[in-house]
Amino acid sequence: MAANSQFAIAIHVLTILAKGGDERVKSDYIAGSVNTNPVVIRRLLSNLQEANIVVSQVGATGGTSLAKQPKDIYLSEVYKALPCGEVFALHSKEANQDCPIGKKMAAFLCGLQKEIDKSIEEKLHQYTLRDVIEKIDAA
Amino acid sequence: MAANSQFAIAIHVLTILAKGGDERVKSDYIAGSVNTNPVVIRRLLSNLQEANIVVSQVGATGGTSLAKQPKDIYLSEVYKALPCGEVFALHSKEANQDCPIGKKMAAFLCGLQKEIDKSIEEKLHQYTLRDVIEKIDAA
DNA sequence: TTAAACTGTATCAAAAGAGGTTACAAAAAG
DNA sequence: CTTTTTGTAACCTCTTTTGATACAGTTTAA
Repeated sequence: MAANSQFAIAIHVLTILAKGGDERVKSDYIAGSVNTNPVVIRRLLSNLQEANIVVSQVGATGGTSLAKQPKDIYLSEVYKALPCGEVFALHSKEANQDCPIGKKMAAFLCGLQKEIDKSIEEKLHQYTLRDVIEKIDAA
Repeated sequence: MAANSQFAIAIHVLTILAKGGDERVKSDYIAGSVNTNPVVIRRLLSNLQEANIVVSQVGATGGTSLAKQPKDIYLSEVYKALPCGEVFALHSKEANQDCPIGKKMAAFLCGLQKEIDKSIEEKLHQYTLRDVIEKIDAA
C-alpha cells in the first residue's frame, strides 16, 4: 500500500490558502507547490469543503479560499475531515471463533482503537492553522 | 489487506501466551486462533523477541512464552516493538523547494508526526497486558 | 452567444505495502 | 539419525493510494 499522506498534504494546502488571504487560489497553483497533480488537490479540497474548512468556486476566476480564519481552524477538524485510516487495523480475517480468546478480541481491539483515535484528536485540537503558520514563519 | 494490523495481532498473540503461562506455545497453535499463517506469527514474534517481550526456543519442544509478567508488559512497548507506520505519511514526492512554504513544510510535518506518535505511546502506556486480559475475561 | 478558465468527478493505470505461502537451513530433543 | 519447530528468504497476490486523462458543468468576459 502507499501510506496515506492526505493529512500532510492538507496542512500544506491550508497553509497556502491562508497565505492567499481572501483570494481564490487555483488547484493548479497549489499542485505546483505540493508537487502533485491538480486532481489530487481538488479531491482533497472537496473533503475540506464538506467539512466547511474551505470554500471553492467553480468557473473562470474560480478557486478556493479558507472558509474561516486560520485561528479558528483546528487541526483536529482537518484530521476528521479526511478519510485517514486508523492507527492500527484490525485483522482482515476474523479470528477463530472457537477459540475463547479470539472470540472476544475484536471487540476489545475496536474499543482500544477508538480510544487512541480520541487521543490523537485531542492532541491535534491543541493546534490551529494559525499556530502552524507561525511555526513555519519562525523556521 | 488494508493498513497494518500487526499491533492488533500482537495483542491477540500476547494474550494467548499469557494464558499459556510458562508453557511454550507453538506458532502453529497461535496461527490457528488468530486465523492466519504460522509464518506471519513467527515474523511478529521475532519483533517481540527483539524487544524482550517474549522468548522463543527453537527445536523440537520449542515455542514461545512471555519474557515477563503480564503486569509488566505495557502496550506502549508492544507498539514500539513493531514496525507500524505513522499516523499520517509525509508526501512521497518532495514539495517544490522554490515555494517558500513547501520548503519548510516537511520539517514541520515531521515534528508534528513525532508529537502525535508520542501521545499515542502515552495513551498505550496506560495499559498493561494484564489489563487487557482482565477486560477480555470480563467481557 | 461564444470562448476561455476553472472546479468536480469518473475512470484507469501505476506504485507500494501488507499478508499469505512455500521452501529450507539451523537447532534441539530423543 | 529423525522428528519437530523456529527463523528467514523469496515470491505472489490483494488492496489502497496516488497520479493521469478526460470530460461535463459553471462562471466570466469579450
